[in-house]
Amino acid sequence: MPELPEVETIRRSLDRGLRGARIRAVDVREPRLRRPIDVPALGRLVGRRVAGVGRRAKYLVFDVGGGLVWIHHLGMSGRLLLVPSAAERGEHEHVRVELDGGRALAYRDPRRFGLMRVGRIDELEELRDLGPEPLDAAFDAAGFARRLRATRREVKAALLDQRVVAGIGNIYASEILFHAGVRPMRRGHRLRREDGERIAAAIPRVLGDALARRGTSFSDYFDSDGTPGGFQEMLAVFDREGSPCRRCRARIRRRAHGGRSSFYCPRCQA
DNA sequence: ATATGCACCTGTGTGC
DNA sequence: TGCACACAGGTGCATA
Repeated sequence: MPELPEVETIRRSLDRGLRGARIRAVDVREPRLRRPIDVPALGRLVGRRVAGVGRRAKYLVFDVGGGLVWIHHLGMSGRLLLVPSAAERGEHEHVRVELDGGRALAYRDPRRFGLMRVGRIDELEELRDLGPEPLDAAFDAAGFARRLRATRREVKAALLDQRVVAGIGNIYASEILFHAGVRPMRRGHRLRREDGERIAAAIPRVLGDALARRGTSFSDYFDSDGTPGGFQEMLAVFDREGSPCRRCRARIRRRAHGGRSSFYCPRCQA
């Protein structure tokens, strides 16, 4: 479900809501995620305080002090909601983290593609090979463009590769390529210098715009206090097959590839 | 290095 | 109405 703008929106509200909270208990009802939850390891959280909530790529990183973190990836369908402890368990609520003050963090994930893991931050291999953060001031656009033009892969595949750049998923990959005027199936090594530069420039612009609107909500993404995002109204191509391009009125095309869909405008994107 | 297929799951929408 | 199928915001592995 969530890509960088959605995860960052969730991070901000969780950081506000959880900072300083003490973890009273961790109740795992269903450990069988795609990678099973190590229940005893989660027990290390009990009694600690949340010092802050950070983010790396699409991972939320809960700092619980003493060098220990808890990382949480929401996969396709995961949600984290702050609820009163007394609230009934929702459907597909696999974990509930009980906090002081009568509150709890509920993790719901129908498809169970998410990941929840506790460890020292430098021991977590999930975070090891991730590429640069595109919304960091230090994002090296020129370096990224160089790297993009050095691969023979399709640019869409490269944008989705978290080792190349962190946080982009299927929606924003299509949107970024529309704004850069490049078709998703173009090969990196065949891009002109300007193409690479336009893609590199579009990445922080599109992700930043989406973040400013608190992400994209279709049916089931909401942040931790239940607010939907607003970027779906701004989507130029994603999920708009057959609809007129907002810029030139040509019909938006869809192309399935490796089980995923790309959307593009045949006239605006070369 | 890259591509492809599949696996992990449930829910929803579509067409018959 | 039921049924079959396609598809969904993500990742990881096995095999070429």
